[in-house]
Amino acid sequence: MLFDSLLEALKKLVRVDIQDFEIFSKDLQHVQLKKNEIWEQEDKISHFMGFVKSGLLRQYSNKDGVEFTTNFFMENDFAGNYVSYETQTPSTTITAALEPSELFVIPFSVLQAYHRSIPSTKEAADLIGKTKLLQVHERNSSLLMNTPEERYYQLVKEKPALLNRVPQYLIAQYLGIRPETLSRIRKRHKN
Amino acid sequence: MLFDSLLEALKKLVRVDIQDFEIFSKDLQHVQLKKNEIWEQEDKISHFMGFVKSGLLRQYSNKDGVEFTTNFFMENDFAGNYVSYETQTPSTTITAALEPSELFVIPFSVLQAYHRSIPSTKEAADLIGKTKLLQVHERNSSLLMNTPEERYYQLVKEKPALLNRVPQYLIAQYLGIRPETLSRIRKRHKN
DNA sequence: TGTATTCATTGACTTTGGTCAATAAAAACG
DNA sequence: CGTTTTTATTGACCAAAGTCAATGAATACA
Repeated sequence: MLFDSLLEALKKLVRVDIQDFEIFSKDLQHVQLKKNEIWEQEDKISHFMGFVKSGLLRQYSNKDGVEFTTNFFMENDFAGNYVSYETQTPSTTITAALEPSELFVIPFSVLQAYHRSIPSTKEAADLIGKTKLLQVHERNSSLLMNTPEERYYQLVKEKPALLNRVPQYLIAQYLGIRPETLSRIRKRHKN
Repeated sequence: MLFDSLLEALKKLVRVDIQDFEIFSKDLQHVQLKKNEIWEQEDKISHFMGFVKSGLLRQYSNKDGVEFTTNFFMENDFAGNYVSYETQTPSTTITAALEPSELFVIPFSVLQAYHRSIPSTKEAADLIGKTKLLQVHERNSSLLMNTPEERYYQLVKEKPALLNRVPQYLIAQYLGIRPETLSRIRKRHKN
């Protein structure tokens, strides 16, 4: 019941043995975040892999007092700064809740121990990593090759649900433009 | 002799057993590219990991007839579209030689076979993957958070050697700006 | 080495997005 | 429910980058 959504998400990646999953799930920590509460701070190496049971999170950086949103994590997304963990470099981003959120969280070190005893955990982790890798590449291409307007409509197409839940100025941050500009882009395509 | 530069590059990543390396190096293919010759085409899944012995390559995409340079590979760089291979999705980029170049190349499948017999090959491959991952993240941040001018001077700082070898209009492509704009950025900081 | 080609620079102008400020709309909350 | 706070929109203006075209410099190569 509690872990149903995680189980479903994993089933989409690998064949899951229920016994294994029950053992595994005992090591999951349950994190509850209030709105605006920070899950992971910057400047330290990330130690956790998370799964969003409910809610919505935002990953962002600060540059000279200006915030840039680098990612959103919604329910059923795998969240976490795996770049920081994988490369053992301090995170340059903050991850905080935009809505009250519930996460299941596992220390990377514990997860890696499971990689030996339950190989499908490694398979799944690798697949998640590959998906993230593909995403970050696509974001690169998009930032390099597309106009802000194109990026916006790509987002509308790919994550329509986000737009109703995230303030526009954060969408603008994610797209790399000012809120006023996003407002005008939207206006152009009304009527 | 022939593989010296590769051996050195690997030694920076892992402890290399010379016997192992000699066996391994027998499986390397030697690729010679003339200027402007294409190494890897787009629209197919990439099968090779490469090491640049000498020369300079450029990875780029085409969008509506406009080219965007996504990466440069110079001597002692590991090259190849590992995203395409890892995710088994067709490459969206072309990799071609900017200068006459020599590569050592190994099929990913052969490399993976070595991962069993010579564990350090896997260690090295993983480290290379992590480095690339970090690079692509840094590029994301840079495209999102920095101005074209900042990106240019960051490049000047990080890869000064590139600037003398790559036509400016390709640097501009890489930065996501027009050649005229790059020319003007450079002009601002003269005198 | 001379000619052709490619590349870089510059100017004039346009377009796009940023800035600032005012106002309106929406959301949060006691 | 009404008040405060946050968010979105709009206008006027500015700055940065793009476009187009001309010229000059560098490079390739026959």
